[in-house]
Amino acid sequence: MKPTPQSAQAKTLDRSQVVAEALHLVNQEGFDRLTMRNLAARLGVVPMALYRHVTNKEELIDAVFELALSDIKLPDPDLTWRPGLDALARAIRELLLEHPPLAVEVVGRPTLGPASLRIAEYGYRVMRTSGFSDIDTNGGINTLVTYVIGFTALEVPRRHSVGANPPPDLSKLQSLYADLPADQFPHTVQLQPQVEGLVTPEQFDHGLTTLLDGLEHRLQDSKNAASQCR
Amino acid sequence: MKPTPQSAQAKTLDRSQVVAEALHLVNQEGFDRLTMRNLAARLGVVPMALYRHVTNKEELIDAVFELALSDIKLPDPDLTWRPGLDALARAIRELLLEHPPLAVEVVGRPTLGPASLRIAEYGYRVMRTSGFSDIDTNGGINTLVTYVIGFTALEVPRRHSVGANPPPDLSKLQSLYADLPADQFPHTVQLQPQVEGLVTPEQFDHGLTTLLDGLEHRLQDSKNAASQCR
DNA sequence: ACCTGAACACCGTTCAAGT
DNA sequence: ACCTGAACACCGTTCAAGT
Repeated sequence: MKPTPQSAQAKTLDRSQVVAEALHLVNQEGFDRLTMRNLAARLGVVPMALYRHVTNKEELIDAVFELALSDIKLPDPDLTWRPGLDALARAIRELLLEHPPLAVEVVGRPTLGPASLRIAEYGYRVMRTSGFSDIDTNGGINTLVTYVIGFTALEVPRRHSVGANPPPDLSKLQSLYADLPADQFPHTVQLQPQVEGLVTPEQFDHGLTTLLDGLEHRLQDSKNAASQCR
Repeated sequence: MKPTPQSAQAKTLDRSQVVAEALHLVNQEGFDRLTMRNLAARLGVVPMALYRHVTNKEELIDAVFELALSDIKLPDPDLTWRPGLDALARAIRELLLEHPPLAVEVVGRPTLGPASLRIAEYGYRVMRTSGFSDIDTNGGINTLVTYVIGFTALEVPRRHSVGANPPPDLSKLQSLYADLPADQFPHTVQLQPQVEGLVTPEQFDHGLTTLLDGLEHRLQDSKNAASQCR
């Protein structure tokens, strides 16, 4: 009996194995340890074997992002806009923190795969069904996603050590603030107790609340404008 | 007469030349074309000559960032908080857009040099002297800077082609939206006219206004709380 | 004091060859 | 159909040597 294409040759490499192993590698060793040669070694195979399943390194990286992002747990689609966007923002941040090296690298890499589209679609849904205009919806999701990605990308290198990168060295940071000339940086010096815990979950909440407050203000404005036209 | 250290040997390499040439290289050829070998060639020197002025590539990159950031034009320090932060945000964005490859790379790289400190100090100043609490000031500047850097970093690869990277390919993007299954992505499809001009200056304004509105809300709240205590 | 040359341990990828 | 080996054109950096 002839073996069917899927069932036979359990020993052979397969694209999803390659991508999954690449994601593990990135999380364990850091983004710049993701080399074709290193990945091949982990799969017990010669470097060139990978090129049977992936056209080049760039495509492999895209696939790694898509795999990681597809794991996101989107909130209940029937939430109203404010709890919905709040939960969405936290879900994105949580996902990124599970893959610190990707959190940094995702900026500057336009990821337009299905996973990203599903995330945006969720945001569009809760805003539009809550009465936001199309312009405010597009702008709002854009701002929200930018904030979450930006915040997390700036947070990660300051908290976790990514790959072989330097440890957080909080003491060095403190002495930097201590040595600051108070005449040139009076406010920075006086704010030191606030600034020291440079990136905290509370600051994420603070910014997110500020942002949602701003959106609420926008929603009120357009409602007022609508009722005045009546 | 013995030549003084600064005046003599005009032919010799000097650290500021190395860093300046590195910045030019990055802007002309892209961030990943910044290699010690490539830089050395542009300076008409052998690669190892650079290590006399810079301890390694990492330090060189830090110096390149510091040089670029030190060019920022800070707004009038006597502005009140809202015009001050608005102008600060635009100044940061403008500077980053002058160095597209750096705009992308600055995320995930904690830049704590004098230039960054001056930027933060300006923001702290206008907020505190306008009555914001220390917590709101720290959170506010953090959020603002995060938004500006995040937005610009996401914007650049979609507008300019950075180094040898792919051109913007707007047509590909449009066909991607055209092929989207309308039952799975109803809102994304309906928003297509908004989403298409994916990252625009208007969207930057939209997000910035939202953010400043949120901060204004916060300032009102703390003022109300203060007057109630009286 | 500053620059050089050769070398080491790495990269991604091409190409012709094996099974 | 899938994997291999050798090779090419690159990296950052060390080390001993030149002037």
